[in-house]
Amino acid sequence: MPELPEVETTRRGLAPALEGAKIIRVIKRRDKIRILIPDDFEKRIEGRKVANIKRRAKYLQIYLDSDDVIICHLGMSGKFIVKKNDNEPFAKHDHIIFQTDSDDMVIYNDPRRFGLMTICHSSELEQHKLFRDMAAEPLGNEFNGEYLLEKLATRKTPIKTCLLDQKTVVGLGNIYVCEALNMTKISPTKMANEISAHEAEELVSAIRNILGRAIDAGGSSLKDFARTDGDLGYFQHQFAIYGREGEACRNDGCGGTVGRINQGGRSTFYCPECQK
DNA sequence: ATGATGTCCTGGGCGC
DNA sequence: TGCGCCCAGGACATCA
Repeated sequence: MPELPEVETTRRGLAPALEGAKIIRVIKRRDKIRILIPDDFEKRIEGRKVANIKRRAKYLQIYLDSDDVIICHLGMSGKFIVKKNDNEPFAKHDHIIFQTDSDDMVIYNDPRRFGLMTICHSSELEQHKLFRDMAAEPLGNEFNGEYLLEKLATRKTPIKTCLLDQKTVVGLGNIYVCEALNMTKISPTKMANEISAHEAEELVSAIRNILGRAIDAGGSSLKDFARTDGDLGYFQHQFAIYGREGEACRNDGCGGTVGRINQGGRSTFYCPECQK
């Protein structure tokens, strides 16, 4: 379940194979992942050089020298594999393949097909419907206590649900929201509009801290991205609360037991003892 | 307008 | 062992 750190790690892993390379061939093995891949997708990419790769929220943006931008979301189970062309048959769920002039194969593999791949002109990117309503980047300067507090002030929904909303802040998924709430000892069921200015500041710090550490951890695994089949493991991070139902809460001196509730059809892991 | 719910999809884990 | 059931979840669509 790629959240911001995994997407950022993927961006850094793809850069050496793609930036500056010419994409000589695009193979589309199905017309649709989560949404339709445009009919002219291959035509707009083949023969173009990759200028650079950026990330916005959980999206990758691959800029081409034609000023077109490939937009990619990994969904739940999407990943990129980089390897030299070995003429092996494609694996199950290899949906889209980019072949470069250095004979690299950059393969998008996504078993659950919750991912997305499309293309648009760079001049239309900001107003693209995927991006236009997005909130600030959690690691950018715009995101601070004041910003978050203002976003939360009008929301009559649990803070857990609100932090998952990409209109509040982008890049967070179920795991990192649970972690941030546990770190700040805030109950996931507390209403967003009841979060104090102090709590908002604490949340911002926690979110920056946990995302930063996860990106660092991903960076240390980058060598694996280029090695062997280039498959990047997403689940190497150590989480304090996520998936630890029944275990002791790891917050200092807490002594509580990790519980699990359902919010909006998603599991929330939290400590009923210290998260108030 | 906002919040709540449904939807897409497959693999893995579990119970019987 | 094998079958069927349920769960995981990002973000959009749709409904109230």
